[in-house]
Amino acid sequence: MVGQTASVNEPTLPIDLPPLAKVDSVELDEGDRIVKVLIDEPAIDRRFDYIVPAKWADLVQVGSIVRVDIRHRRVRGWVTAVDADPPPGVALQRITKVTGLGPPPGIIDLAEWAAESWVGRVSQFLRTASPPKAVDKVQRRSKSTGAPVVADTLALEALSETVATVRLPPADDPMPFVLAAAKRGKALILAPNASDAHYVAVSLRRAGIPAALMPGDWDRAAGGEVTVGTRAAAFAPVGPVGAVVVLDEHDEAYTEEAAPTWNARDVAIERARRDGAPCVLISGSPSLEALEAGTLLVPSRSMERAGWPVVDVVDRTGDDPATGEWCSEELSRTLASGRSVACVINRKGRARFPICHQCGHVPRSDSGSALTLDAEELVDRADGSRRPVVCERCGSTRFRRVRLGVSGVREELEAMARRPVAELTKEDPDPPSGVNLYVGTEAMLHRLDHVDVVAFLDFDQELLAPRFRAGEQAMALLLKAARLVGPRSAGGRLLVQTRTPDHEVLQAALHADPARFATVDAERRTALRLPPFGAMALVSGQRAEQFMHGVDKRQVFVSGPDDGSWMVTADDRVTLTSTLRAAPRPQGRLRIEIDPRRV
DNA sequence: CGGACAAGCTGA
DNA sequence: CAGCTTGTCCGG
Repeated sequence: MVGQTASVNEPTLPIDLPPLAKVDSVELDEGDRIVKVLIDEPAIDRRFDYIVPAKWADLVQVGSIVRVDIRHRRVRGWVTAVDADPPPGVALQRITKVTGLGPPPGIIDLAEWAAESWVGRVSQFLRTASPPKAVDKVQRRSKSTGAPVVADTLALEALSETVATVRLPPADDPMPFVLAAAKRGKALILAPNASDAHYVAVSLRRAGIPAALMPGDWDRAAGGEVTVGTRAAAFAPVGPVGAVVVLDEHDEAYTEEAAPTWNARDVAIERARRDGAPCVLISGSPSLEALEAGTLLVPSRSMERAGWPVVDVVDRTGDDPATGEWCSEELSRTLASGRSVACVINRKGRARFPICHQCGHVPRSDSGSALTLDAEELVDRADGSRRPVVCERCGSTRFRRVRLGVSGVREELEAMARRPVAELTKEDPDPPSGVNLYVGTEAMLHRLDHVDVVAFLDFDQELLAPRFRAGEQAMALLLKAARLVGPRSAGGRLLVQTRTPDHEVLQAALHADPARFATVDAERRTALRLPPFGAMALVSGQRAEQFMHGVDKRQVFVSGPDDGSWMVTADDRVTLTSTLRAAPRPQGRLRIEIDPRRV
């Protein structure tokens, strides 16, 4: 089986090996020990036995990172067992170096569980669990200088559950939950991004609680400090954990994009379970996975409402997207108010208009709106008038269609609001000070600290994208925006332009009641047996066909290939992953994506 | 029948 | 992964 020593070779084999390897390895000296080493080479993914020379015997323990030779190559590996039985008839070699400390035994077990759960290799998870730089000893800090008394009743209630799912409105501070968890000692706190993790670590330290911030403070986490970090910190060496808290549990950043596509929230739940510690999942709109995993705790209706901004759902039904008309009356009034506004455009936006291929000129009607390109003519949708496809500025006859784009909107916005507007996408430099109007893609929401209003110019693409997670992704976007603008009491406001004002996501935000969305989403996913009510995997890559050939189809349903990838579904995760693990895995490019995001 | 190249196997 | 073995196909 996986994880065990491979079948033994015939004793005749070593005769052909180079004499050097034989001379160096066969004899065990006094004090030498034999260990099993998992090679850090995903393609190998096996354990081999090596000799630890007596001089290093005290240094080496389960989890230690060592260097070993395999087939005349020097590679990294993790010790997964000490004092192993030497396999008969195999010439053992000595490890060449003890690099330092690595993941403790409990984390190696967890890595094995994760490798099973997401059909990956153990070594991939042990990489995640290992310190970024060699560590030769753990750091044990002084005890906390008196953790504050936690009075938050919801936090205390959450920690009395095995798994609690807390629906915490976006403007509420999650620190009471973090502090209550920290009080139990050896707590693990996960945040979706580095700046949130940093904020939590700093807040803990201000409260007199030493906190290790991963990945840099690996040695301090190993020493048992309260540990804070992003996705990878799910494998931090702290433990056995006293409590686990996952902040913004719904955030997609917890899912690794590269295969194995593991999810840190799921690892956190399993970790807490193994150590018998409470696990608290916090979100403004808990994922269906979290609702399945834990007991739901919600604040009072009035408290929840107070923690959301005012939401304006602006019905754009009847407006023609082809005219490039992107600004509603409501938005126009908001812009005129002088408050700081972030306008979010998604690049997938449907509003398209023609632009001269040569000079970039946008042909417009007398009323100022963009013309549309209809077969051989430019058409004014307002009065139906037509003109030939010729650029009035440069004479070119070639046009291309462009989407409602960040730059175009910025220009129009600037003219309309009569103040400077900053473009803020992932690549743009920080905006100059004094600017309080922004246009950008959703990446902008990660870059701003605060604005008064976030306006989504065309939210329908988010809502209506043909992906089963489109709704929860749209909800996540609204939550992020809600954070940015703050609670309604502080003037926080979201403005959402849409043609589907009755959509359950918008209704949930409007009423500050995420259950309105969750209930509908759960019904739909139950009916379609979508995660978490069924299990799904996407298999792709050059060797996918060969791999799929070897998959036992009795307990899973296979469809495809569709665009080079196969969809495998099953009633539950364990059936799915054990079936996929049982299939022979060909060497070469193969991606197995458990619980795919886009689909 | 043998040589060239691809695919498969294995590692302590 | 990378080196080595085994398998396959085709030209001489």
